[in-house]
Order: sequence, then structure tokens, then C-alpha cells
Amino acid sequence: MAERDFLKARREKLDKLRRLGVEPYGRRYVRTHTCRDIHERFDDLEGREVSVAGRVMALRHHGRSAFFDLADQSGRVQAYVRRDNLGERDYEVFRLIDLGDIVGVRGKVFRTRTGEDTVEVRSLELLSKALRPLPEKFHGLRDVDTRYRQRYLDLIANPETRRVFDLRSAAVRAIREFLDAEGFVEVETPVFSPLAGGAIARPFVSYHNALDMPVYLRIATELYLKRLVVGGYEKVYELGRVFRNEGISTKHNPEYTLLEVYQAFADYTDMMDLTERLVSHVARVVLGTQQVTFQGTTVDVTPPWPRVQMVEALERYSGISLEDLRDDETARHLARDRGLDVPENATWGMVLDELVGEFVEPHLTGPVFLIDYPVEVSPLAKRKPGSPRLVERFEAFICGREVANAFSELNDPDDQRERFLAQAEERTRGHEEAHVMDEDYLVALEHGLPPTGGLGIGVDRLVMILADKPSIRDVILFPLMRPLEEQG
RNA sequence: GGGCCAUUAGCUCAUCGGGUAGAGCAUCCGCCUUUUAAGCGGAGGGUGGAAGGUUCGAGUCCUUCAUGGCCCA
Repeated sequence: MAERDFLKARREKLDKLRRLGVEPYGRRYVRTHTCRDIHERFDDLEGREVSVAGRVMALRHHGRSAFFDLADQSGRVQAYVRRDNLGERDYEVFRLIDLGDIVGVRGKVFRTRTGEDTVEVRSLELLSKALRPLPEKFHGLRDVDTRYRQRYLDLIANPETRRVFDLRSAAVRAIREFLDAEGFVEVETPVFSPLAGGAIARPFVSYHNALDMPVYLRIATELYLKRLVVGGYEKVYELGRVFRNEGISTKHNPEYTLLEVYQAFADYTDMMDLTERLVSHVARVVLGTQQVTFQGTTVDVTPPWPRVQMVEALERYSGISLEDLRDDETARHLARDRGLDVPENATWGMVLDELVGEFVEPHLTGPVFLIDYPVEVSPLAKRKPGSPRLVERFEAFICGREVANAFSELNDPDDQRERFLAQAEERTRGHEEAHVMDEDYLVALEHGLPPTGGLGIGVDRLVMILADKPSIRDVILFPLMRPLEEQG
């Protein structure tokens, strides 16, 4: 049936209902039970009158009676109507009910001879008429584009989708529970600011009219949170949306949720402990187990996780040693020999990062910390004593996916200024993502930042692993999409 | 940005090397008062993603574009 004919037919029913004195868009409806209650408490409820409400998901007419399935967020329950029970006029109204309509019903609970828990409808109220058809009942909604653009249809048609987002909510709740119990304080820092720092990424730019100045959407919460540590917050975190102006892929959405945690008088080893405990706690709460299965591979996230030097891992998986990367020139040649496409001005640190991404990360199945990163790619991390080219930083990997990034925070304002200057230098060489100079932040450091451990966890990526979803768009309710020219 | 793939009825999918499109569900009509992917009988519904091209003839071959997916950067 052509869509316009469908819409026309539904609107005719709408008019017909109004002519019968039925308002097709109802008001509040008092429910005594959810659909799931009917099943779970059937023995108590049998023979008693209940009222439930939900969307009509299936409809089986039998002449002067009918069965239909009602779905609310708890699940589904079957309802049974017969003309004898409703009367001539109300049954006529019922015949105008379509798949997709939202109705409330009241009646006694019974079990059919085929064993189905059912509400025998004595009164029925139309709460909202659907003018558009439901996706197909058996195969659900498969079209990926429609699933993302019209997520409500995905949620109606595919129960799995709701499961994933319920899991996401549970994971976020578990993160808060855990950190709150550990004595961390949750704060909110600006989304808009005159500078976007705290990460190597390109920001979105907007404009504030009254102040007559450009504003940037944050790419991280780091620099504000560390200002708070300067101000005396010893354990602080923010669970917030950050925005990065980069491509879209199965691992990247332009806006995503980042958890950042800071702990004064601690360092990156404390952050490793915290990461292990946090991830295993979240897994236990949302999955009921610390065995996490992602894309067919099961890993155990129970602490402790192995800690491997980044350069050691590289040597193990590729045979390349730190000595092979002694300077930028040598490093670039080596990378090209190994088939990597590195920029003309790449430093040895960038090359190392690339090499690890290529040769090491795919092997990092079990939970593991890769530790001690090159200083060039870590402008906010504290140097490792005795290894001036390295910083105290780690990334955590589960099932080959990066889920955490953390370091001992750089609290020496002079060293921080040098790092910013080095980044500014990179920027003039065309590296658009290089970190910006932030004088205001340097002033904060000059007031004294205690030694601090900081941790960032990509919540979406963690949820992907826990929910066993290979695409970030499957854990974001409304991923960014290009608009369609015409709307159906 | 590059490569590959997809786009056919509201939904899920067919249509073998080119000969003016089918099914199931959904919809509409009829029958059916314990069915459940209800059943039985009938009917309607398509500018085949868009625009060009090749051809006597294009859903099918070619080009460009759009949207999406996967892989790579």
C-alpha cells in the first residue's frame, strides 16, 4: 500500500473515532500493573481486575472477538476482547484500533486454554492513535540508516536495542556509584570556553554574540578539573560530553561521553589500580560477571591487569627496539620500511604511537596496561624519572580496544610551558590538532598543583565492549547523521 | 579522503547471462467469540535511491550524484 494511502486510511479512522465521540489522543491513564507484572504475579492476579497500557504490537481478529498484544517498557501481555463484554458501540470503537496505537485496558486476568496469560478486556481507552505503520513484526527493523535516524522505531521493533541502552544506563550508574563510594566528588565544568585544550584533537567553534568572541566546544575536561585540584579538590570527576571535530567511524562519533577522574597526591600507578577496580566493578554490576565477551572473544577483567612497557610490547610484537627510533629521521624511515604512511614532520614519538597502533594494539586481547609513552604525544603528562623521552602515562586495552588513557599529571609550570611551546611549534608546522598555549592554565599551575594522577575513560567504548557492539553508533541513541533531503 | 558493498511496496526480502516487477508480513473487503509469525477467501499498493548514457528494449550494463554500511587513511 502506498504510504499516502496508508496515512489517508488512518486519518479516516481518526475522523470516524471523533464522530463516535472518542478522542483519539487521550490523557493520563492510571495503570495498576505493568505488562511484566501480569506474568510474574499471575498466581496472585488471576481473576482480579487490572489495568495496563501500552502499544498494540499484534492484533488477531476473530469475528466478534479479538486478541491483541500490548507492549509497555516492561514487556508484553496479551489482551482479549469480545463484543459480549464491550457492547456493540465500544466494540465498533475497538475495530478502529490499529497496530501501533497506544491503548489502556482494564479487565480480569485469566489464562487461555493455550496457556497464555491474558487480560480479558472490560473497558478500553484509546490513548494515542498511530497514523503511520509499525515496522514489520517478525523481522523487526533491519535498515541501519532508519534505525539510527528514527531510533524510536528501532526501540519499538527491536528489543535488543532497548537492552543495549539499558545496559549503558546501568554502566553509567555503576561508574557513579563506584566513584562516589571511593570519595570522589562529581563536578561540572564548562562546555564552552575561549580555548579548547586537554587533548590532541580539533574542536568545534561557535560564537558568542554578547561577548563578541569565538567560543570552542570542549574536547576534554582535563584542564578545568586540574584547576579544581589546584583549588583543593583532592578526588574529583566529571562524566561529560566532549566534542571532537573529526571523521565518523565505527569507533568515532563527533560527540561522546568521557569520564575524567583526578586524584591528588597520587600518580599513574594509582590510576591503574583505580581503572582495574572501576572496570571490573562496572562489568560485575551490569553483566553479573567479570568475564566479558566481545565479538566472540572472552576476557577476564578481574584485577590485576598486566602492565607492559610500550617499547617492550613493540619489541615483542614487531622486533623494533627503542634504539631503532633513536631520532625522528631514523624513526620515519623505519616506519615507511614497515609500510606505514607517516607525515613528513612526524617525530619519533608519533612514529612510536603509530607503530604500536599497527603492530601491538591488535594483539592486546586481555585487559592490559601499556605504560610509559613518548613525551611528544603527551604534553600534559609528567616525565618518567631517568627516561626523559618518556612520560608516566598508560593506556588500557580490552579486546584490542583502547578504553582508558591516564597519566601522572605534569605539575611543573615551567615544563608545562615548554611542552605548550613545543606543541605551538608543531602547530606552525601544520599539525592542526596540536595542543594550544593556555596561559590561564599555566597561571593555575604556578599556584601549585599537587602531584596528581588523572584518568580518562571513553564511556561509549567501554559500553561497546560490555554490550558486545562493534559500532559506536549502536551505543549512542542518536548518532550524528547527514540529514536526508526529503523527509518521509 | 580512498576501496568494496548496499539502496526494489509501509517493513523484511526475491527477481540466473538485458525483454516494461514478485513473495511474506502490514493495509483494505468478506468469514470466523480462547488466538498467538491465528486461519480461510478476495483486493489494492511500485517514476526499482536521483540524474544522465548505451540499447529496438535497462531494476539488470556504463557514468555521475545522494544516503548508509564495512575496510583502509
